[in-house]
Amino acid sequence: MNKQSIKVACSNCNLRELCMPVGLSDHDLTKLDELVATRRKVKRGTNLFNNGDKFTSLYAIRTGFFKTALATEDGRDQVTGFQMAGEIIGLDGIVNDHHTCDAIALEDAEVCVMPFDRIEEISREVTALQTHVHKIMSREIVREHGVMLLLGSMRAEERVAAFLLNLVQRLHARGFSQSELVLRMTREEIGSYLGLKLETVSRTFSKFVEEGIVEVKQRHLRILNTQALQNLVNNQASCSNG
Amino acid sequence: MNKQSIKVACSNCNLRELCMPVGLSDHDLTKLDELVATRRKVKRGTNLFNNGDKFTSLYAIRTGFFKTALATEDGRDQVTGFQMAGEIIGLDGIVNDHHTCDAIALEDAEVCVMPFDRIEEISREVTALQTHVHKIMSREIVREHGVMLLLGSMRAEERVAAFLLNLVQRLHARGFSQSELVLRMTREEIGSYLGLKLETVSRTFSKFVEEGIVEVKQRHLRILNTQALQNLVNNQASCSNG
DNA sequence: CGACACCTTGAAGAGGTTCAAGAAATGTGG
DNA sequence: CCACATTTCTTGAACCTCTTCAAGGTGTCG
Repeated sequence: MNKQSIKVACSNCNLRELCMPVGLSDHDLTKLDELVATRRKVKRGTNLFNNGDKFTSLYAIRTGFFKTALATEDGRDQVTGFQMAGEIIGLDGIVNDHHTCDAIALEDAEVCVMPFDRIEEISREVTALQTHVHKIMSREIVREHGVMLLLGSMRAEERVAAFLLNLVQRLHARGFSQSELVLRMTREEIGSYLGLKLETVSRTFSKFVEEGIVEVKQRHLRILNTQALQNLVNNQASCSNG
Repeated sequence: MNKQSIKVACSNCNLRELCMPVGLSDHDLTKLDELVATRRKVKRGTNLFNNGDKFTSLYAIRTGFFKTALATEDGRDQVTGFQMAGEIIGLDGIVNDHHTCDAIALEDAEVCVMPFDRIEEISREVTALQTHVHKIMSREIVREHGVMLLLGSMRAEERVAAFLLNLVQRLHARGFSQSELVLRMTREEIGSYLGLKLETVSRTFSKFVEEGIVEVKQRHLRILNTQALQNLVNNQASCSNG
């Protein structure tokens, strides 16, 4: 078990504005500090939770990078998302009291464990938290709508372009570069998420390199022409620069 | 405007067990009756809400059949779901206070309008409602995971089979036949939902008919071999009967 | 340094799309 | 209530995108 008990508090966490409501009174902040039971470290390659596990808590990612994936008995496999610092995982477990997907750390990670009964309890008292929880769930629904659009109507190049833009945008919101990123996942995992085979992902990267849109060195990727990617996603004629 | 003001109550609604928590005390039930502000009729082909509309309420479908769809400026279009009696729509609007998809009635419909601020208010007092709202949102997230699996990893026949089974299962839960159904949507709308072209949907139906798995007469559909559909979805060798 | 996982690239093939034409159903107005 | 316009559905043929299969290269970790 990769569990550690450390007394922690949201009130002095530098990620608070990413995963918690802002503008709280001191009084409410104090209550919020009862939210996180413990922190838990998750080694790269190990699971935070598994399909079938009893649902008890939501997890706020402090550091590291996760994927969530469905694996069916008949061998189908689908990555349903990639999650990074400040994002919440575990929402799938609420409806049936057990998880319906796996959450796997793609690099050494640490999460804040938030027992869900405690979330519900504090939500009843702190309106801002109640609203926040609703927004987090709604955001996930909207995100998945976007993935459905991608999977249902985009060609391979468009999917990869949308994927890269989304990733770099989220990283930028966390203070990283707008143009450089390190892919924490394999081509196969990208492919699974995008409904493509790993070879197609690889070929698409190569094509983007040929066209001068990105530089790729293994998992290190630099975007040279954001606008070109944007145009692909927006179904528009190419544009020399942006 | 297709709006009508009728004083209504959940406590004597025959759909209550579909859209509301069960096993409430009389006291809680009374509070719940403040949830639905009005009912609203939506004519076939008209929108309950549009992308960009201010978000105010969730809607519980009383009668009729809806689709939700994304339409992007560049002409992409994606049906994100089909909804029937007892199901809740509008969850996409919570996160940004405006809707991010269209909800369109595929047949004359009636919905219960539940102002979201009222939902949040009553949720703070009636724990069962709080839990219920969380479960509804989580259920939607899990449903979308399933759609991602479908769009990301299934072939056309498998998608259509999964679609039919899902539809008939939900209808059956509402007291309709396990084998007969009327499709309220066009082939194009089915295709959009499944990430296929309408011709592919039509061809797949024809193939199922040839194989004796279903009967199709326009939008009237009868499933003759549920097991065959199940086997397709489960990636298994065909089975003569079930 | 060797084993293993991951990535790239090529060639052939399959599944789904596109384009096109016609049939069937539905709705509308006279 | 019927004729006509419109929408929806089916089917065929050619095409294209992505997949499959295969081989070799690169990077990483014990």
